[in-house]
Amino acid sequence: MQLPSTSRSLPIALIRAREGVMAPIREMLSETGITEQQWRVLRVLAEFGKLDAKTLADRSSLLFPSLTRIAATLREKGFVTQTRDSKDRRRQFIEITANGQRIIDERSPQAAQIVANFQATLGAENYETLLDLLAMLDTGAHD
Amino acid sequence: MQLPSTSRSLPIALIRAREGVMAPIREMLSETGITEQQWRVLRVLAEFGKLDAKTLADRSSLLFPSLTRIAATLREKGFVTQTRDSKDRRRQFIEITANGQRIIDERSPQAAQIVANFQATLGAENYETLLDLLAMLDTGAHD
DNA sequence: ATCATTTCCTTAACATGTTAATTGTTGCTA
DNA sequence: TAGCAACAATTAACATGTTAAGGAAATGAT
Repeated sequence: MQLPSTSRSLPIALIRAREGVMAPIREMLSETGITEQQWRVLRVLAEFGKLDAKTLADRSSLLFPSLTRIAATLREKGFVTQTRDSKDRRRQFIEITANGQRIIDERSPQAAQIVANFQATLGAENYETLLDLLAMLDTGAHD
Repeated sequence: MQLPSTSRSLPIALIRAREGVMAPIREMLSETGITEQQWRVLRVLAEFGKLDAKTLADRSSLLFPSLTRIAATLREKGFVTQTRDSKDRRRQFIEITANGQRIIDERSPQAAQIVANFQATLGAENYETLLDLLAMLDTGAHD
């Protein structure tokens, strides 16, 4: 059994694809002063509403220590609020603010355009195939 | 134009797929004391031989500042050597050492087994399709 | 009730990602 | 040849990834 050439390595291909996809998104976000991960958290909050930190981390595909820092940053910027659960005081709820929602609303069209460009590049059918194949590699998605 | 649900977001799907693929590889590497990126650099050096830093960064899919730090770490561990180009003293050449090669030789079978498992999960045909689609997203690959 | 365990979250430590500024070297050119 | 643009590499600064340790609160067993 032998390793494939690095040019056909799955981990490297995933990194490069991600880089290709994220480059225009990062460029778009640079005007807003928030990072890719902060954008991801805001998007999840905009989609699902108030969430406890654990669920938020899971749906944002972030490790918990990362989320702790990102939530602190977003709170300082006034884009989210954090409140303790009165029933279980270990828990925190995180919610997007009006200012946070404004970021999402203002930039969503551009983000959607970027996604549409990639869909067009691959073709709609290939695009769906790709998402399905990627999901098969996500071993944590058994739910 | 609207953003897809985060569950069908291409960037998030790429992150999760990468996480799924890398988890067993990281586990394997944890026994060796080197990181995923250090492993990647050693693999490229093992495949292509002595390389200048720029080419090495490119083939390892690393940004230059990252490579600077990783090369320093690998040099301290005795897995690579760095030499200046006598003709152009700005340039550095980086080469794998016998100890570095030993890491590759010892762990390649396990790494290949992990890759083979993912190939089996997806099926050989899907696996090739996936690599092709990922390559189409890599906008930096026009060479 | 008490204590060990579990759970949620934070903090710490180190490595990498990312962008920008800086240093040293080469090459060009006026 | 003096000066400037271009290039290779490093360093800096900040954010995130990753693993481990720690603290506070809830849970469960005895």
